Amino acid sequence: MEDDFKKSMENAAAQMRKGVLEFAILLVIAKRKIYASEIISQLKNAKLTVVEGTIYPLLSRLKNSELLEYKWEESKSGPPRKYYSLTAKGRQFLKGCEEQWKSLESAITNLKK
Amino acid sequence: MEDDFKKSMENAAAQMRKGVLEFAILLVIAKRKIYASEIISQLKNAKLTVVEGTIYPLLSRLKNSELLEYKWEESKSGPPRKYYSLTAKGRQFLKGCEEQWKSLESAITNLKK
DNA sequence: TGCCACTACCTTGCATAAAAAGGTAGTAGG
DNA sequence: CCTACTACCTTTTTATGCAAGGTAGTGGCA
Repeated sequence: MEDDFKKSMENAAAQMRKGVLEFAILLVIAKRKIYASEIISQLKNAKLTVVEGTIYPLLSRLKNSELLEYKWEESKSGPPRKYYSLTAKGRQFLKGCEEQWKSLESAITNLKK
Repeated sequence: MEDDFKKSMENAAAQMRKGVLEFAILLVIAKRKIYASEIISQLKNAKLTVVEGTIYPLLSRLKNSELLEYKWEESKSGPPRKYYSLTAKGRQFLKGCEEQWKSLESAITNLKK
């Protein structure tokens, strides 16, 4: 059935997105301090949909690994926000991710030949 | 500990590789009919390590989804081999993957700005 | 002829991690 | 004061990659 195909396709796409999720989040945080809900909407704009149940545990993991740190800040409207930023270790980690990414890109390019 | 960092890094790299595994396998098969052990060594050459426990179930899944088909062939030395190739559906699927991949590449590029 | 090494297949069980769903709490506005 | 909204977080389910272990056919060689 036609429908199976779409499902597999969507699955493969999701698979790829997962792979770079952590990398993408670090990239976003690297630009400026930012809080979870904002990360979600930025990634959605970039066509990388993430949901809350995914991002909160992930941010916690990154924080526990000391790649991220956060600071509570009041909001003018609504509850306070946890603003995340990269630690020194986090910046180093991000560099490593960029290399991995490059190497992945060239691996795929080579496989096409 | 320094060691944690390496572990996280290796993990992130593995994560990325996973994301494109299916895609990479399809790319390899697209070039010519090929059997599992050979796929493993080709991917290893391309710096995308995969192990048997990963690839056999994956190939089965792809075959069940009718993206792949196989044909047994005798070998001059050793046991017979299952040579995989893409079905028409598989070729279409691969096209979809290539688009996904392009879109992922541009998403990451955009996030860097 | 009997045994060992090799290649190629495949399965089972465990660990990780994403996603769906549901839950808490503070604030603003009517 | 109560409803809507934002932002946080947790629990449960499901998928899947990987380590480990297992089968079987072939060829070499002692």
